[in-house]
Amino acid sequence: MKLDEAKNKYIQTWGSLATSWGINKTMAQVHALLLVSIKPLSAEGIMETLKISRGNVNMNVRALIDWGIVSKEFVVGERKEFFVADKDIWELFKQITKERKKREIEPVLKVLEDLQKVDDNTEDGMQFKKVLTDLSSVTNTVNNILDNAIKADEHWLLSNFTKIIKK
Amino acid sequence: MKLDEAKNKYIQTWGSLATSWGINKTMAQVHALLLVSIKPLSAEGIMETLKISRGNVNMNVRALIDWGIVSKEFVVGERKEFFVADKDIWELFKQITKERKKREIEPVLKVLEDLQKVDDNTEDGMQFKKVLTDLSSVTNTVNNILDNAIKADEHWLLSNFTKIIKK
DNA sequence: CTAAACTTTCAATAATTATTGAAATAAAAA
DNA sequence: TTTTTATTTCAATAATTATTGAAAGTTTAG
Repeated sequence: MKLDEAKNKYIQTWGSLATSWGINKTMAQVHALLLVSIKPLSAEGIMETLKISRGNVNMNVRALIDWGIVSKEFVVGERKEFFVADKDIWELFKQITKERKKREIEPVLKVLEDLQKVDDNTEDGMQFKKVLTDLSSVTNTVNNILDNAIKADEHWLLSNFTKIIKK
Repeated sequence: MKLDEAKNKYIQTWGSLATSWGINKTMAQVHALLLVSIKPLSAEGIMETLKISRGNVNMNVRALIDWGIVSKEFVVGERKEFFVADKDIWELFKQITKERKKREIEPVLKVLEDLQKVDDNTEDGMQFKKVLTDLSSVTNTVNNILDNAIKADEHWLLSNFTKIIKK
């Protein structure tokens, strides 16, 4: 396989996988493109490579910047903005985890807490509260594990995790 | 807050949260309904409560059964099928993790492995391979952690995890 | 200041994904 | 067997989500 072909396949595949994670295709493709690009790219560069509109590039690049996985870079003698993706993949994972935790976990905890206020002492009510408590408990566990992963160092995390599990 | 109101809010909220996780709204609502229902529900029961069509109920109940988080139940003297959700939330979490791992992680590993075949020893090619290796490494780490979580017991997992992190 | 270069916004439209409902299929009762 | 009851399928349609492209807004250079 040729390099360009491989890079292209990576960009395309990333885009299609992303849709099954609730992440927009173009956002994933733009990130993939920047990740495998040797030099910073301008909006034009992205438009031409991915064959998408200016507006689309702008929106998705902003989203990537908001997620903290892409940043602006200035190129001497150029007026326009250029963009780069952070090449540290562990950092990337931590940022994505942080964002998904915010989108997927935190709202759940909020709702569950609110629902606990239900005032009903029938058997049915008790059973419902049990479900809520169990949901909170599991969600909190996951939340704590993610919090720790966000703080951890990759190799340290994996080796310790494996060690503890194998005990 | 009244019990019915709370249950309803739970069902609605779960549906809308699910869409931000790449899970279809109705599927999440049907699951939520079954989870807080004291008795098994038939397709009719689900249709009436959620005000959705028979076809929609059928498709989403099948999907929940495929995910292993809902099962059929027979009610004496009734010809139609009834459905229940497993009330063990930790089991639920493990099943969901297993499914999401299959959808979100495993295809990534496959693609990355395939792309490693790229034949290019320029500096650019090497940098690309480095990115692929790093992506594989992180993805494998996550995959292993999830595998272990799927096997683990809730309290044991959390307490050990917290312990190791605090060290 | 004005003009040119570049970025952002957002209404219109396209593409994707979910839902309906009725017809086809299947299973149980009469 | 035939009839009744229940389930599944899937083309048509609705709802949602993403994308375009042109106009408005911003910034920098002259």
